[in-house]
Amino acid sequence: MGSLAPQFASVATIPQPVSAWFETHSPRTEQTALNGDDPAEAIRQAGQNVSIGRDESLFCEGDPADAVFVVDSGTIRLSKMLADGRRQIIGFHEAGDLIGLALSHDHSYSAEGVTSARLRRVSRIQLERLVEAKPQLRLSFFSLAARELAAAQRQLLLLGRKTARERLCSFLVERRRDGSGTIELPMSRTDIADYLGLTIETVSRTLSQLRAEGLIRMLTLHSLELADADRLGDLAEAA
Amino acid sequence: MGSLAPQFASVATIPQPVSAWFETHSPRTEQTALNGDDPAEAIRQAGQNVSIGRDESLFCEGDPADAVFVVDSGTIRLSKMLADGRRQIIGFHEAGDLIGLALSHDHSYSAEGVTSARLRRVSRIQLERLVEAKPQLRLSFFSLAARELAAAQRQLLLLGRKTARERLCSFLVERRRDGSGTIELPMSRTDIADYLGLTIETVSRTLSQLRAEGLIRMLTLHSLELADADRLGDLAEAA
DNA sequence: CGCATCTTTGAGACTGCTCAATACAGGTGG
DNA sequence: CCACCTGTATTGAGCAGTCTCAAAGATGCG
Repeated sequence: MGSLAPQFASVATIPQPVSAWFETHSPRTEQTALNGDDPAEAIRQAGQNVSIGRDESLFCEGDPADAVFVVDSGTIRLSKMLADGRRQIIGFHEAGDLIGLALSHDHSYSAEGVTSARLRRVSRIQLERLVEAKPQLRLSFFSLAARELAAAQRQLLLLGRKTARERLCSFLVERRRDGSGTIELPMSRTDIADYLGLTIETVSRTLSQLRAEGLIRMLTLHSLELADADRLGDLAEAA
Repeated sequence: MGSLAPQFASVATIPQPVSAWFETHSPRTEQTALNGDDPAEAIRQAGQNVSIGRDESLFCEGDPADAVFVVDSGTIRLSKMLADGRRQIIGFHEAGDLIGLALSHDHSYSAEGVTSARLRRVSRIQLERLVEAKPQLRLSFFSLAARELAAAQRQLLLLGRKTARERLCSFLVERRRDGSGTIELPMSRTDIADYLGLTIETVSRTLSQLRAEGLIRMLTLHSLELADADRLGDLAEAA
């Protein structure tokens, strides 16, 4: 029983404490993270290469969900649209992230390349075989869905209750991958706006304001540096 | 007209096609839905009774997630708060819905009674035993998480991109449980506002406006009738 | 019946949006 | 290598939808 759980840390880039559900007391160890139970890794190994270009579509809302993908390189955006063209981006997925693991027969969102990207594709039939061979993958998939659900719920709080300034700060903090203060923003301002429920102008103005206050430094259009990460973190969560 | 009678309305109140993941071609049969694999039903049977009153807390954001619950009667709200008190309601859960199935060690949201409510409680340890006895429950839990994820993503579109009017229409359509046009709203206007990312005044004004236009009829403060459900559905999704 | 609470309605303010013009960047061809 | 050209980003001015603050009207409970 004491066997430690988190064999799944690399399943998604969301940097959260990972624990196998109901193994309540398992501490997290980095070493166990890369074994064969990692569903994204298993799919990556079994999959076929797929390449898509910038702004090219991987699949659309309503298409039959007959395969899943793991991102190898590049950035993919998932989005939903209203009839008149208003768009909400659900998330950005990058190397190691899994896309398209849906319950229903059709995709409930579209997937497009923010940059050109390479992915690995596994059909649902192959996926079924994989799961039969490694039943423990089922738990991993639940774990994956639960983590994405928690992320979506954090985004509900952001979209429902945070100001433009708080949304930008939250976004920058969320995108901090490594310990350094350098942030890559491969997506356009329009993509950022559609992710944060704002307009492109408000995104631009707010970034300029944060820059003027010395909280961030723009390196290029698509990368910046957090000058005061702590204060930015405070601004992300409070008034 | 096939037998609509959703006998498995108890799995979750979200009225969506249910399908086992990767069983791509499995037709939906009403019969298979009520067997022992229904996770909510399994937990309901194994659980202990819990009662909470109106506005009473079941658990709080940050509390150790050491049990799951199934709602027997009443309505529960799940919510997240910012430091200064701004609140976002994640969802309303009613009879048959499962609450608290979390990956992490701590709950990422609070749960409180909208009305007084009865629930069944199962500890994580009991839950683990249940799953060992019925491994097929694992798939059901994934299916449940996936459905909640899809619902959360629809709400992201609502909060990020819809107008107040569209949000109210979406909410009313979403709450239509049966075929009839009668809608129960057990929650306060404040709860509705915190679910839709609006203020109580905007909720009230918008409902008055829909009433003035003859789209809805107020029966009491907490129940109303859809006078033109089709048009309301259109307003929910378009400009 | 009276009081506390919730809801509705009104008036004015403010955040973020729309429309418009300018600046910048990155790729292309001379 | 640089000038050009197109798409993207920034900045500005005015506007609109939603919020805030305030008061009056319902509702329901003791």
